[in-house]
Amino acid sequence: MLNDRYQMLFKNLMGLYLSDGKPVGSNTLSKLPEVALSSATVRNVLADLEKMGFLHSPHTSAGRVPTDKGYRLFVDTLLTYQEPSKVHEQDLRQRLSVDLNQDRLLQEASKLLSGLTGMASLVMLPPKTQEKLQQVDFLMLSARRILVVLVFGDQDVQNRIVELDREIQSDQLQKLANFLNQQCLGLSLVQAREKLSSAVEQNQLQGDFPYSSLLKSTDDLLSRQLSDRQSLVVSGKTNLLDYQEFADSQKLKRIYHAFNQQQGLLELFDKSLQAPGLKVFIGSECGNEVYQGCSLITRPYAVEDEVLGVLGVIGPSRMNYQKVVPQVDLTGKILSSLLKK
Amino acid sequence: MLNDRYQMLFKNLMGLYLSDGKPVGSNTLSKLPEVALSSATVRNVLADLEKMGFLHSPHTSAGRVPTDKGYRLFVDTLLTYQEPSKVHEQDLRQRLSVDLNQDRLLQEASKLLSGLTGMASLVMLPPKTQEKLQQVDFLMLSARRILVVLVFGDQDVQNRIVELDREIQSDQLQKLANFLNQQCLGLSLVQAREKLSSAVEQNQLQGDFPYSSLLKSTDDLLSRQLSDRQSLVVSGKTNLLDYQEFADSQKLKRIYHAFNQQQGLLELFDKSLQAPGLKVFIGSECGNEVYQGCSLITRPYAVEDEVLGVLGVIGPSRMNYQKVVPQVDLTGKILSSLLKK
DNA sequence: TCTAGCACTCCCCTAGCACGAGTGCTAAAT
DNA sequence: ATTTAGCACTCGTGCTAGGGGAGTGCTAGA
Repeated sequence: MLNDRYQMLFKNLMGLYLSDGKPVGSNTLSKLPEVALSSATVRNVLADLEKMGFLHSPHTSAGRVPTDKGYRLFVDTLLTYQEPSKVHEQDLRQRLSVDLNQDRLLQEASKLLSGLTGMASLVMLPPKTQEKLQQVDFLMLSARRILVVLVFGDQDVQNRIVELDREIQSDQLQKLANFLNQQCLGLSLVQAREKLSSAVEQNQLQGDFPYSSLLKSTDDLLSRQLSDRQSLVVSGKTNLLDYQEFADSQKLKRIYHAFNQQQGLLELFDKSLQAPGLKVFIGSECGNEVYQGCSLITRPYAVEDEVLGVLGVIGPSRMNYQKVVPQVDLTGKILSSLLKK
Repeated sequence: MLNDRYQMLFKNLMGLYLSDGKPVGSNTLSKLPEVALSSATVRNVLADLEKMGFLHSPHTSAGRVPTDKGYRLFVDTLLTYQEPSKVHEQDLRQRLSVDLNQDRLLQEASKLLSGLTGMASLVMLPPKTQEKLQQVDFLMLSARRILVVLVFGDQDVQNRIVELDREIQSDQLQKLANFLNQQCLGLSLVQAREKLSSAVEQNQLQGDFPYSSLLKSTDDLLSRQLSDRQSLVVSGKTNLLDYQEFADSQKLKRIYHAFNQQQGLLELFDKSLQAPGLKVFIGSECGNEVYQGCSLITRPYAVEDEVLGVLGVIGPSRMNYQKVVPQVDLTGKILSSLLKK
């Protein structure tokens, strides 16, 4: 669609712009050895590229800057990636080979990625709605203090200590645990909650001792598992302070606020969840005007072909895609392989 | 030490400066109804106050600004506080009356405080070194998957799922749990770890089944409880973006970095831990030059006269002490009363 | 002891100007 | 038919000069 010369010039312009951040003019380009054209010729090309919507002049005498569409072109067709070295891969893999539960591991990966790229990194944690309740247990700490333990997935446990208002016998406790396990085992969290409340209503559990606070805690823990966690975790927010794109602290604050709200980003991550492979969202493609001038790179992670979630980085559109894209990809790959176990 | 008129003028100057942030000149002051002095007289006083080190002129014709020493004077002897309303107190108390474990409650209080004050809020969590191990339990999820549970304080539980490389019988598991409870119960975390490792060395536990990975996990959990948590938790960092004192993003980044390192702050919190009541650290008193222009307000929180930790806020020295100080105090008070239970 | 007056200093804003970088257009050269 | 050289033009930037304003210290008089 784009003539060789046009591509070549555009690519060179992007290179200069990405490294300097200043608008690039025809003179600068024509002086490059690989260009070998007069500035006048370059000007004609640049004017065309501007008409096509790939470039933009901040003002009459200020050289050109890529538009979002220009970035899109660059990322889609002109960009070549640097494969990260094996050593680097080994290093990453080792840093993530810590014995952590799933959520912690994901957060660790996010931190690592933000450090690597010097930008903010995001992880969408796997949704827990489909998770099955595996086991309910009551541990007797004393006659009145009971530890309620709920086991869900692989490394996923919720617990809480309950103070009863009168004493309870260990066999009563056992009976309750047995009952709950019988009723709720293998149910999804939502189902388990329904079962629980219907059991209470039908008075199947009305005894002469305080089941109720135990049941309430069980229910609380189920609901906490369902809701009380951010599905989107952000690390390295402070890295964004380094870019003059975000020098305006009000703009930065809006971005941080948008991170907290999660709105908008979740949809993008969902898109990325559907399609395999790496995705780049540029500026307006991020769907929210606060992300103007930002790009988001996402990649799903999976365990044995089942996609669990998405991780990614966000930073100024003027970023080193050549380096960052492979880093995101690699981190996602390593993460997927480590989650396998 | 300071003449009435001097005090009066200084206090008025502080009031104007705190609300406007601009250097205050003799004219502005002399026009205040409560001053009723000519600008020339005011000038003489200001010149004296400057010689004494309470004020400072940014440049020849720019009015005066308080020095750290000036802030100190203001906070120590001139400041009168606005008591927060009962309604407000009720509101706060209610927001914190959620059923959470101790650490979570403290973090919640910190969040609340940062929202209230519009600055960053810090909490020093109670140290866990003195905590006693209350109970060790192994829950059998399947013949090879064991949930290791360690119970510490009131609402403090650590757990992890361990995959064994061969099957284990429930009575073996029971035996191990009994042994550990016998040996380690009521010991401090450090002592418990020692006991554990010596038991392993003395081969008291060498059986024909895989105790070792269970013991290793137990030890891991103990050490995690000891170390793997930030003793200083910060919330509302982004609030600081609103102050032009922190418009320089590099300065802000250094501050955030200092938050992460915790160095310096911990010492101050320790000081506050020793002495009862509220403390204000101003500028250079914060001990680290990155906190230049910042003030830190701290207050210990306690349970039944036993001081557990400290909470506080940090923001620009030019803050509304009249409002913020009582807020910190109140939050600490409420926190202390809620932790009682 | 206070105050009015005055000379002085320094910041800040604006206008003006020259300069440089970059542009579009046109006409000549290849 | 391209490419290039040349030219007029635009616009941001940096520098300088100058006026206005806010504030000061000092002095002399009330």
